[in-house]
Formats: sequence, structure tokens, C-alpha cells
Amino acid sequence: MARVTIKDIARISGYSKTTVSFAFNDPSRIGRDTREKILRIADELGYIPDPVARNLSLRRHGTIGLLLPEVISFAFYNPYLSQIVQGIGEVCERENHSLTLIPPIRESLMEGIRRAAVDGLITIGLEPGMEAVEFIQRRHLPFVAIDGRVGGGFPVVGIDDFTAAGTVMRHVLDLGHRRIAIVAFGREPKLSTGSHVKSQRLSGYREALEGVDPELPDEVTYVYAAPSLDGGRQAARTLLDGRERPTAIVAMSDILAVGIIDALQGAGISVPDDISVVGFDDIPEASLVRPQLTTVSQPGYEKGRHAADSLMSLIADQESPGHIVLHAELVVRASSAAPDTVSSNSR
Amino acid sequence: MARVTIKDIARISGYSKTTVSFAFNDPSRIGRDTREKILRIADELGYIPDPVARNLSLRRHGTIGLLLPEVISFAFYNPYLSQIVQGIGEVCERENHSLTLIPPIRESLMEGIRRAAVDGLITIGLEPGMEAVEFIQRRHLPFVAIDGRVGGGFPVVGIDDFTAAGTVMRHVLDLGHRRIAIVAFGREPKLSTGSHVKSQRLSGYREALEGVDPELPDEVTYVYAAPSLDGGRQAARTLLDGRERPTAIVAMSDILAVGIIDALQGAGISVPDDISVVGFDDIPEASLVRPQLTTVSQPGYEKGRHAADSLMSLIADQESPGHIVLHAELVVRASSAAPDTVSSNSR
DNA sequence: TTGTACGCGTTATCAG
DNA sequence: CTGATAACGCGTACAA
Repeated sequence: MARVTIKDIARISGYSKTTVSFAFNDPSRIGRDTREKILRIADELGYIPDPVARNLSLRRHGTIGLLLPEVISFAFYNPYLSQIVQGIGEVCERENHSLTLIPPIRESLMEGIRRAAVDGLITIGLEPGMEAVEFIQRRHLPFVAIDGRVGGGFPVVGIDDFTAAGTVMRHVLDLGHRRIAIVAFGREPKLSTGSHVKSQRLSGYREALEGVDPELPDEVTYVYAAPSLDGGRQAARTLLDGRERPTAIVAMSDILAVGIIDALQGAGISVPDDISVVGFDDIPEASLVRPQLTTVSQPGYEKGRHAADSLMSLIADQESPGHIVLHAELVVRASSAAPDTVSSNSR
Repeated sequence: MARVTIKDIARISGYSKTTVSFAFNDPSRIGRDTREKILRIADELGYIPDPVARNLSLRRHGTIGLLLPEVISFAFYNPYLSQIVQGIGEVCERENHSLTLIPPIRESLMEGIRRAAVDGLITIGLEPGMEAVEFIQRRHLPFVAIDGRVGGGFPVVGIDDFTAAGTVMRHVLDLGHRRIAIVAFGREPKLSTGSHVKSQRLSGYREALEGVDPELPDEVTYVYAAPSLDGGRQAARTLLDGRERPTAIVAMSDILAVGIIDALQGAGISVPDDISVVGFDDIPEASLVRPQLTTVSQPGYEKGRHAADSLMSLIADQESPGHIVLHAELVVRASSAAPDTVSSNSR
């Protein structure tokens, strides 16, 4: 049997489409008998209104989109994304919305934005001036950016990455480390490119380094890695193969730090006795691994929740809810310690 | 400025809607000059076709839905779901689809299914006879079930949970453990209720126990926990507070096992010296924690990938691709060992 | 209280 | 060969 449409119900019941629609959506507009008759027929035929046609009429979709900077199969290697999704999810459930994950197509966000049948978008790391931003605005889609740069006429939810990065780097420096490696995510080896978050954190690291010694930023080893466990493992191997081993590794995200620790331990290196490792994010895994990870706690769940809240009010009011800067703080655990003064770990 | 529709382009260019649409979707049907003129005007006005109207016409949505058994904010506490999502994502990206996460609304899947504007659904743990299944079928939505029960006329992707559970339990028994606790997920304390996966695993555990001693299944302590780190931690505390401590804890999922180990270590109990802990799933975290977790490796990523592949062929062919049973195997790591024969850990 | 007509993009079918 | 008409699916402003 083919799909049952409102037209079928109208034809069989003898009423018009309008009346059938009212029977479901605005019962007070029609007579009780009329309604009962229509509902009975609809039930018998198993009528379910086509959601797409419904959405088209209502100009509501009951879905918000999450525009991912990476393909789904890769993005979820980082539990940090799970936390953001959870926070968004809390709001979705409150508002009875679903959540559409929109991956880039052929390395571009455009096509995903073009085809998104959603009430609004949450983006990760989108910045003023990017082509994707213009495109979203041309579609008149309400949107909120997580981890973006302020100043493009859209609300941004984030933390002060510059300050947070400085805090964790100063912790490492205060412990006495000077041979330091920074493991950044992304593929670009240049400071000036890449996301706002990345450049902010790098700048924060460098400022802390300069505070100790103006030449220190240039003595630091930089390694770039994909934000996943394996990315961290590879970064660790790269560092171990290097000429001079660092006494501390500062990773730009926890998933990298955890992968680094795993690889170091696999190579028989003790953390933090031989090498200290610190991260960024404070994902749940940070306190599960041994040694527990020293890191900067930034609230991924809260970022998602606030972004979704802002988006909902944007959708409802058309009024911009303003930027939100969430709190981040250093969490000192067991993966960082003073460097071994005997320097037994250099080769 | 208001949204630009195809009608505006038609009006301004002087052609009909049809001709404008052909300019984008079937250029061979109209003259070159006509096309160029239309495209120029559309570009100037920033015309983007409404995706919903487009989907309605095309009867394609470019999205598949993942029907979650739990609200998003809770479901993603378990990294196992991330793996499934990644696997689905791989196919989505290949097919240029997005992925819509559909949480239950007011503890019911119905409303989510009713409103899902998707090409098809992947469900987790749905079984023949459930109201939700009928509903999906009434909507003529193609769908594939992950971790479901075979026999409802829809394809199922899973593993042999009964055998896999038996394998890990026999490993524990072979080590010599007899005082065993089983930590199951879900709230139902009865064997007969809950999901197929849960009952299969419980049955597998019990059969292995019976193989050693017919009375053993009834001497086992059962604890029920939410499938999250905290669920595992709470379960561990419940067990520690119990009259007689187990020498081995068999958890129905890794996230539970990892939480259990965390709580045990927090209480000063050594794993596996004092208590052995085994899990189920082999999530990435299983090999990160110390001691590394003994578990059953089941391919969450592959489940997602196969389910999405099957769904895509179901959408394309309307032909059922058949069930898929993936391989699972025992992975012995460091969290399981023979019980301390001096029995120093009972109180 | 109920029906007509419109909005949205695509395309089968028809007209020139 | 080129282009227009009408139908699909639903909700609802407006008319009757």
C-alpha cells in the first residue's frame, strides 16, 4: 500500500484538506462529530503527516544543526566533541529538537550549509570573514559559534584561550622546566594560520615563555598532530626521535596529551619522572589515566549548552543574546613534576 | 531584505519557475542565453533554494537518522556510542549525507520517529514487536537496527552477545574466581526484561557460570548501573559496601568497568591484585587506563559502518541486505588475574 | 464551521 | 528544441 496523505483522508471522509488538518492541529475550529469521524478514518488508514511537507508549511524543522570542522568519523576521536554534543543535547531534549551533525563535504562547509534543513546552526571554530559565515547569513539562518572569534555580528561561546594557555605554561615553567615541547593540533606549522583558538593558545604559551626568557619561545620544539589518540602517540614518537628530548610536553588538547602519555609509557619512559605532560580541556579521560593528567579545565558541556541556549533564543526572538566567556582553570594532577635535575633522560 | 525565492528570480528574469529551476538542475533543457541570464540574476540576488522545499520535491533529504535509546546528554557518556557514530559518519561522508541524532521525547521514541525528516533510520537496540518498529514501518522508512533482535523483517547488525559474554566469564572462572559480581547496565533488575543485548549477555554469563557449578549463577551478586563512568563508580561503591566482597567484577560494558576501576583505586584497592575487573566493548579507553582492561572486543565502529552501508542500499534498492554478525573476541590485558589465595581482601 | 488558495522547488506533461 | 502549466505535500490566512 502506498503512503497515505491528507488528501486521501479528505477524499474518504468527504471533508476538505483544511478540515482534516484542523482535526489534528486545531480541533476547536471544527465540530466534534466531524473531528471524530476524521480521526477514526485517519487511524484506520495509518495516516502520518509527511514531516517535510509539515516543516515547509510551518517554517520550523524541529532540528538544529552542528556544523563540524572535520568529518564525523574523525571529529569524534576527540571526546571533547562528545562533551559539546552532550551539552547541546541537553537543550535539544528540553526543546524537543533533534540534532543534525553536518560534516564538511569535499573539505568545504558550503554544501552542508546550503542543504541544511534546520532551524539554526551551531558552528565550531568559525570566524568573521570566512566564506561559510557569509553563506549562513545569506541563508538567514540563526547561528552561534563555539570557539570562534568575536566580531562578526554573531554570538560566540568560548573561554579566554590566551590566558588559559598562559596559566598552564607558567605552571610548567614554575616547576623548573626549560626544555619544552608544544604539541599543537592541526596541520599548519605557522603561527599566523589556523583557527583562532589555536593561535590564541599558542600566543598564550609564548607569552608565558617570554616571561621567563625572551629567547625561550624560539627554543621550544613545536610538533603538529591530528587531534586524536593516535595523533598524540605519533607526536610523542616524533619527540623521542628528536635530537634533544624535552623534559616537559605541553599539549594543546587532552586527547593529544593522553596519547602522548600512552606512547611514552609504551617506550618505557616514566611520566612525570622522566617527562612531564600537560594537556588542555579536562575531558573525563584526563582523570582516568595514570598518572592523572594536569590540564586546563574548560567546560565543553557548558559550551554546548550555552551555545544551544543562545541559538534557541536567537531562533525565538531574533535578538542576539551576546557573547559568553566561560571559566577555565588550571587543574594540577599527577602528570607534571619538577624536572629530574640529574638530567638522566637526555641522551 | 527578505528571503529570495525561485519566484523572485522568475519574476525578475521574466521566465517561469520551471525555466529558472532548469537553469540550475537541467541546463540542457533551456537555451544558453536564457541560462546565463537567469544565473546572473540569481547570483546578484543571492538566491539559495530552500532546502526543505527542495527535499519535499525530490523526496530525498540527504540525511539519515540515528534513533537513540537515551537522551543525547546521557547517551554520549558512553564512548561506545561515539564509535558507532564514527562508523556511520564514514558512510555519511562518502554519500554526502548528514546525520540526525534523534533522542526520545518524554521517554518515547514515537514523536521523534513521527517528525524525522530523514531518508532512513538506524536504530540502537530496537526489537521486533516494539511499538516504535511498527511506527517506523508505517511511515515506510527504511531502517536498520544495531544491537537488535533478528526476526522483525528488518536488517540487524550485531555480534553474538551470548557467546562473547560466555567467553569473558569463562576467562574469569578459569583464573579461579568464584566470588563474582556482575554489573549490568539498565535499571531493570530482572533477567527477562530489558534489551536483547543485555539479556543475551546475562544469559552468556550464566551459562558459563553453570558450566562450573550449577548453583554458581545464583551465588553471583548482581548490580545495575547507568552506562557511564559514574554509573560504574556507584556500582563499585555498592559492591564495596556489600557483605562479602567479590574477587572479580564482570561489567557489561567498558565504560562501567573503567568507572569501577577508578572507584576501586580511589578506595585503595588494587586491581587486579585485590579484585579483578573485566569489561565489554573494547573502547579506546580500555587500553589507556592502568591497569589496561581485559575485555571483549566488539567493533562499534564497524557496527556503525555496516549499519549505514546496509541502510544506504536499502534506500537505494528497497532490497533488504540481510543481517550482519560481526566478530568479537576476548582481549586479555592486565586488569584480570588469579584471585589472591590468602583471601586477604575479604573482610 | 468549512472551503479556497497560496507558499516552496522539482519535474512529468503539454504547447508552441 | 524551448519554455510553461500543474501537481506534489502540508498548514493556515482569508473568504464564504
